Order: sequence, then structure tokens, then C-alpha cells
Amino acid sequence: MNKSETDFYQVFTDLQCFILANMNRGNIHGVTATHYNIMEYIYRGRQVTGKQIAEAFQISQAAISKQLKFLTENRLIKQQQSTIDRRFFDLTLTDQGRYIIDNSENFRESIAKKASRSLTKDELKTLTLLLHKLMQQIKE
Amino acid sequence: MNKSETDFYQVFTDLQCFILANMNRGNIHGVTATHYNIMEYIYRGRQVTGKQIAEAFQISQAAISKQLKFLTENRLIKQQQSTIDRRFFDLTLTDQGRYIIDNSENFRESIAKKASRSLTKDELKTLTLLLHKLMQQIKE
DNA sequence: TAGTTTAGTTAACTTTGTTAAGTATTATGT
DNA sequence: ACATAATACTTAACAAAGTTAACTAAACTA
Repeated sequence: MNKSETDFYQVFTDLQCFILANMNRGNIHGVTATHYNIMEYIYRGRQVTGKQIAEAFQISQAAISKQLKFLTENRLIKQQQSTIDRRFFDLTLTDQGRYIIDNSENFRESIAKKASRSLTKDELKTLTLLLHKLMQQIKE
Repeated sequence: MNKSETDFYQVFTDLQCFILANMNRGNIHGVTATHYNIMEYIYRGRQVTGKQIAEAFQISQAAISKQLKFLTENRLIKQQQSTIDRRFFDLTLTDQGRYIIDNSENFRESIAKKASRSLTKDELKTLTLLLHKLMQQIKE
């Protein structure tokens, strides 16, 4: 690694440590980060299935199945067997689930706010642009 | 959240998902990311103790104790009771441990390389600078 | 219509974290 | 000097969240 790469490596190490350390903090409304992420995914998508969530988060369907069971038992989501193809379950948030998503300042939101506090508007734009460019390359 | 914050939020979401999904991949030499991170911390520091590692990674001392036991049993690190204060254990890598750290391209290293491929040198510098600034604010 | 594929579930297990209580060692206040 | 407190670490019992493998039920297909 050359100098610029090493510098980037260091700050990225910091960021990674921070993300890992803070991910499962908070437990807003008794909901863990994993639950929150799944609920958010359901909220933002349309006709979301378990399989899709498993692929999005890159974990096994079995794991998602367990989480969805928990969320259903706790009345945060509803699972309704699709009438078109009864192998699928349409997932939607309950009122309570929607309330949590709407009213929780999550981890990323708090980072975003801190970002706009510590950087100028132009800096934030540049950072967003560069991160976006980076992510494009990384995800290949 | 305003527009710039929302944009940042989106790309940060991407980044976070990626980090979480890819963290425990690889298992280079049969060593998980957690083991790797601890070993790297021991390697880079001097007179590292279990307590320090626990604080650095923000997990309990008990968890670190278990990981250190595993690493010692697998001859990746050595724990030697300090002669100055016998409550402490000086941690060092074994030859095998050092070999692994020296010869593994870890997750962050591969990101750094992709970063320098997808961005110009100036862009990478700017990104590093802005991320650094952000991290300063975030860690308060 | 028999065989295959797909979505999801369940069971048994692993990893990695937690808290609480314990040991051994060192520091401290009277 | 010595009881008490603090520190570094370990152990045990447990919890959360993931894994694989085997299963059900539904839909596709040749």
C-alpha cells in the first residue's frame, strides 16, 4: 500500500471499529439494530419477501425466518400469505412498527446529523459523492 | 434531515450494510475477523493488555479473555505474566501469528486498494481528510 | 401427473457476546 | 502495618443471532 492508501486505511479502520461498536447500541423501543434494519427494509420496499431480505442482508433464510417470527409475535410486522402465489408471504409493518420507524433516530441518522455539523455543506456534498463513487467500485 | 443529510444517509447506509455483510468473510488461515483484529491490535501496539483491547473494541473483558484463551491455545499469541505487576499479562504474537498478519490481505486493505482504483489521488486524499474530520466529531 | 424447483420453517448446533461471582495481585488510608 | 478497596483477569451460566440440514407446502415443467 502506498501513502494515500495507508492514510485511507487508517481512517477507514476507525470508521469500521465505530460502526461495529455502535451498531447494536440504543435498542430503541426494545428493538435491536437487526430488527430495525429488517423493519426499515420492509417499510421502504413494496411486496417484500423473506427471501429478498435474506439476500439484501446476506444472511440465511433460516435466520430471517426466525427474526420475522419474532417481529410478528411482537406485533411489529404482519405476514400475510400471498393470494397470487401462496409460497410467498407479503410483509407489512403494523401501526406500532411504522411508529417505531417514523419516530426513531437511528444510528445512521445520528451520524448524518453529526456529519452535517462537522462539515460544511460543500464538504458534505463532496464526501457523499466520493463515498458513492467508492461504493460503486467496492460492490462489484 | 435536509437534502444533503439524506444523500449522505443513503450512501452511508450502503457502506454500513457492506461492512456488516463482509466483515466476517474470508476467514483467512482459519482466523475470524475478530481474531484478526485482536492480533493486529497486539501486533501494532506495545505492552498490550486484555483490558486495553476490551476498551478499544468496546466489548467486555470476559469476551476478550475467551478470545485470548482461544488464540493462545491455537498458538497464535503468547500470554506472559508481567514481572512488574503480576495482574497483567504481556501479549505478543507467535511466529505463526505474525505470519498471518503479515501475509493476509484483510478486509480494510482490500477496500483501500479498491478506493485507490476508483478514485484519483486527489479524490482519495480529500475523502480521507473528510472522513477523518467526520470521525473526530462522531467519536465525541 | 410425476419430478423438480421455490419459499419458508424447524431443529440442532456454533460463535460470540453478556453479567455476576470468583481469584490473585497491588494500592491506599488511618 | 494492615484492613479495605481497586485492578486485571477468569470462569460459569446464559442470550442473541447466525449456520446447515432436513422438512412442508406450493407452483412449475416436461
